[in-house]
Amino acid sequence: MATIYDVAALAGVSPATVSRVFNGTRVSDDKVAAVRDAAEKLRFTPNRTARSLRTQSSEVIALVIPDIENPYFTEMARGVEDAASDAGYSVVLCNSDSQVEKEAAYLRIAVAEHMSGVIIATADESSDLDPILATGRPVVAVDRSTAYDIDGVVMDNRDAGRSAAQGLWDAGYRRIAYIGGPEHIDTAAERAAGWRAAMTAAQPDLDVDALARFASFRVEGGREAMQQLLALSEPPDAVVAGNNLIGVGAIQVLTERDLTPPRVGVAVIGSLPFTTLSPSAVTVVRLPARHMGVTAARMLLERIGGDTRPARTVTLRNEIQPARTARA
Amino acid sequence: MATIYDVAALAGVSPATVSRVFNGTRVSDDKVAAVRDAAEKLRFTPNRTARSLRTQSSEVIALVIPDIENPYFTEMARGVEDAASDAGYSVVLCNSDSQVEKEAAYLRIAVAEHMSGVIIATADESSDLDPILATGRPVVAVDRSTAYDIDGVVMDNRDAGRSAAQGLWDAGYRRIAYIGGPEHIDTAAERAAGWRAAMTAAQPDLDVDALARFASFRVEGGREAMQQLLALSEPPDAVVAGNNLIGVGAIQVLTERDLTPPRVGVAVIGSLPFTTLSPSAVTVVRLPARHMGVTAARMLLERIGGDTRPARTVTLRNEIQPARTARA
DNA sequence: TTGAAAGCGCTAACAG
DNA sequence: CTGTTAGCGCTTTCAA
Repeated sequence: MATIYDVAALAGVSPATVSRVFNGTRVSDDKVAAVRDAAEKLRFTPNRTARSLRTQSSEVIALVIPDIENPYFTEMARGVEDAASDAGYSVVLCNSDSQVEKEAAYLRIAVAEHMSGVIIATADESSDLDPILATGRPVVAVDRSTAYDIDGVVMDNRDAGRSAAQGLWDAGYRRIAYIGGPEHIDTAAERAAGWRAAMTAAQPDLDVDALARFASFRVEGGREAMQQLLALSEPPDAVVAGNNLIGVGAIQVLTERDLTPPRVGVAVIGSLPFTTLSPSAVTVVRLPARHMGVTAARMLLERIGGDTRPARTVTLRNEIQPARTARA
Repeated sequence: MATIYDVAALAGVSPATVSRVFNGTRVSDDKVAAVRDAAEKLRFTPNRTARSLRTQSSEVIALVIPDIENPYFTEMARGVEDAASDAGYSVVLCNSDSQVEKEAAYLRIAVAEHMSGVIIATADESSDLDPILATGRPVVAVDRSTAYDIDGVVMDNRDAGRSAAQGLWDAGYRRIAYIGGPEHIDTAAERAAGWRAAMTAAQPDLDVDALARFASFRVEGGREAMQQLLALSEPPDAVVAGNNLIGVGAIQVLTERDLTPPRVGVAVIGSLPFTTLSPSAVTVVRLPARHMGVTAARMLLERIGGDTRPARTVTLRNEIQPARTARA
């Protein structure tokens, strides 16, 4: 691999000038041309590692997410990637698998590799960001908020829960159950609170707790909870799913029992990109996953650029997409 | 951040000794202890950038895939990640979006960042690996084979196509159509060939070409092709989908027209992780995505470790999962 | 076994 | 505007 010294020699200038040409500092036109020529000839690519070592930074950011196989997070990743690569940054995708230890390991790597910042959807409320924050690196929280004083991009989870319940209510359903993610994850708790608020407002007498189930944010979690709900002496006539995967699990169980929506109403918080269901049968609260990714990346890049304003949290809007079919 | 000099000073040894301790070279026990102590106290983390610059390598590999939003590739990524992180490597996920230019840009970054190797599912048969191969870095092709003399991990695509068609035939379907990805992508062509072989063997008189459609490897591609097939004067009674997303699109269209499988038979090459369909209604040829990822990562790591045997291509087996329901 | 010292390729003062 | 020079933090001969 050619270095700036090779280029400098061929172009008849100093290495510093070559560096300047590649970093946009003012250099006379003829030298710029000479350097570009020489670089071309030698197929010179600046060595980012050396640059990193010298500048103590690198054009790489880490995106830490709990589940790379969840389309919600890959859509978000897509947004981060697009915004970052527009700015010349690359993104290292780190899958924490919802484990705090794996997450910590990735954050250590981010530091050791001089990455310039981190976007993280925390695994848990016990996630420890102190070590990375101690290095002074900017960190932006996405999806889930944290107890740290850092930038965040979230959505209105309570509203999502409320909208989902309301959508089913408007379609004529009454015993609307809820299957959510782990209660200790704030987004899950908020969504449940939204559903609960909608239900108690509409039917003060309803025993809402009997209709709530908390599972993992996975297909299997949705399946189990749905089975439990159907086994109740008074089963629900509809259900709000706390995320996309839970929704898939719930719908699978309903389909297996010939209760395919709209026979039992279903509202899902999150999109179902690969569902084979007729899209009109299910109410979907679309979450701004891609948009969150883009926003988080932009905020992070601003911080990397030196922005020192106080931390802010941006709340993105959701978009409800009601089922076109009413109660069967 | 503490450096090896700080650690050396505190431990009363030379920086070289600190380096040796962290790299496993023989150092007397007492010095090892002193160094570990000092490192602990200073919360020392070796600076990977400096290490990289010195050694001309880094414990990072790039995984370049055409579509990060396709669960097939994320499953593969998962496999790569697991195998790589076991070996202390991190993975940079690069989404080429099926564009050769984006792909080339990522390969350039891989070089500039001194990454030690690349696993790539090429965007296209025109993908240019010459620049990266010229640097001497190991490259492993996954999913799709290439014209280069490099390691590869693929599956038996022809067999997949054949199995899918056979599964439908066994279930009693006869006019079995095919919707595949772009014909110029070898995996797509092979799968089509497998289907074609099965069909002509079973029904020599059938005009198979009338029943074949080539689309993009996306949901929309599957939708359009399915609509075309249904518009034929003699529409098919079953269809083989060339990948998971095409399958989703095809099933969506069938569902909208009240032809949900098994009314029209469907066999999908690739898993449908988030389908809400009763799993027994569709024949699925499960592809070893995760396994491919793990295998590719292991091969790459061996090459990085200095393996210089001739390039080999590993072909992984598929697993067919027939629909439990026969023709309606 | 250990230390001294050179240098990986680049950038950023500092002079000129 | 341009060149000289001193490192960034680490590894790795080469001597001791």
